[in-house]
Amino acid sequence: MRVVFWGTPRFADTVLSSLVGAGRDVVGAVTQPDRPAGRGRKLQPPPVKLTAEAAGIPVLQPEKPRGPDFMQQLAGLAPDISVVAAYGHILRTEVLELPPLGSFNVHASLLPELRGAAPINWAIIRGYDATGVTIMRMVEQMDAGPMILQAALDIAPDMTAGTLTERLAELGAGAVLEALSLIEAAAAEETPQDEAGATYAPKLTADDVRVDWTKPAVEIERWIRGADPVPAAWSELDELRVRIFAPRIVDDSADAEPGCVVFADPRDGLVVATGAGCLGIGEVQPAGKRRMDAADWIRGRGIAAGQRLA
RNA sequence: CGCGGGGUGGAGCAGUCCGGUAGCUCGUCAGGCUCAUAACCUGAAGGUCGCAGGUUCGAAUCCUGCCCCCGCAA
Repeated sequence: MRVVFWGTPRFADTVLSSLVGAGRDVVGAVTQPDRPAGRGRKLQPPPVKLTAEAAGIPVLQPEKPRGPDFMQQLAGLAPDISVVAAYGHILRTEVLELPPLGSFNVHASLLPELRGAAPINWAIIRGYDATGVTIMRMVEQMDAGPMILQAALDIAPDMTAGTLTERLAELGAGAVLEALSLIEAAAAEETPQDEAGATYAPKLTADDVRVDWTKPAVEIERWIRGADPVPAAWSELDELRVRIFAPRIVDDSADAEPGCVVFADPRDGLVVATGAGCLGIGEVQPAGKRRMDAADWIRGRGIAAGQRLA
């Protein structure tokens, strides 16, 4: 079975590596073009490209996955099936249906919940106890196709989007292999999604994750974990941005304005007042600095009670 | 040539504008106090001040070039 793989970031890379490791016949990898990432506008190849090249797999990097030239290249790979994992572009029906067996997506949620670009982040932010991955046949409407199989995973109370992504990528990689076997054996059952139960997980931007200290500590704690490491929850102290990580809910209910530092001590930690309850902050990353323990920040910058994050 | 912050003993920082033999809060090690301690007291070790040139009697500090880290933006 000739497989064309579509994907871009690390999550996709894990899936591709698994396909290669399992000896699947990956005849091509489609990924986003190298982008000017980082500061100096340097071109950065996507993770999938590096893995594909290392495995001797032909790489396609179309600006847009359509048009006669691209369709011809794709057809030239003579794929039986497409496997898509976080590619980053909507695929047209003609692209999805080019391989005889069709196109399948690994999505990081238990569909129909959390359709969209950021299912992992939102699963944490919304306080889900569990999430998972779904393998489904792709249709024109995003993340709405019939499902072949799902695998669930508990969300531990200390998980961040980063650690959850790693786990789901591994889970997804295994699920893809299983799904391919089923499809190959013509034993895959396709179950339609319950449209009424669909929820959405839109792309998360930095603007979305500025900490709103008037929210309850319980909610802020989830926002911070759900945004760690990308796009990273942040706040401002004296006009300077500070990213915030490693939150913990503190029982104290100090009557201070939301955002005020209740106390800051290298030993006892950094605690900030919220709309309901207090929130401990374990790690921070001030603009221009690297991520550090809150205790180091307190020592070096002299953070003290009474200062206010906004 | 996208904008900007930063590289100072193990950590986080001050000192740089107004050159003159390195400091703060911790950590580490040793000793002391204590029923005990992450607490307290005393002492010690530990730094080519990112790299390379230049100016100067003298450079962490001024000039030039380079390397690395990071925030914004994409």
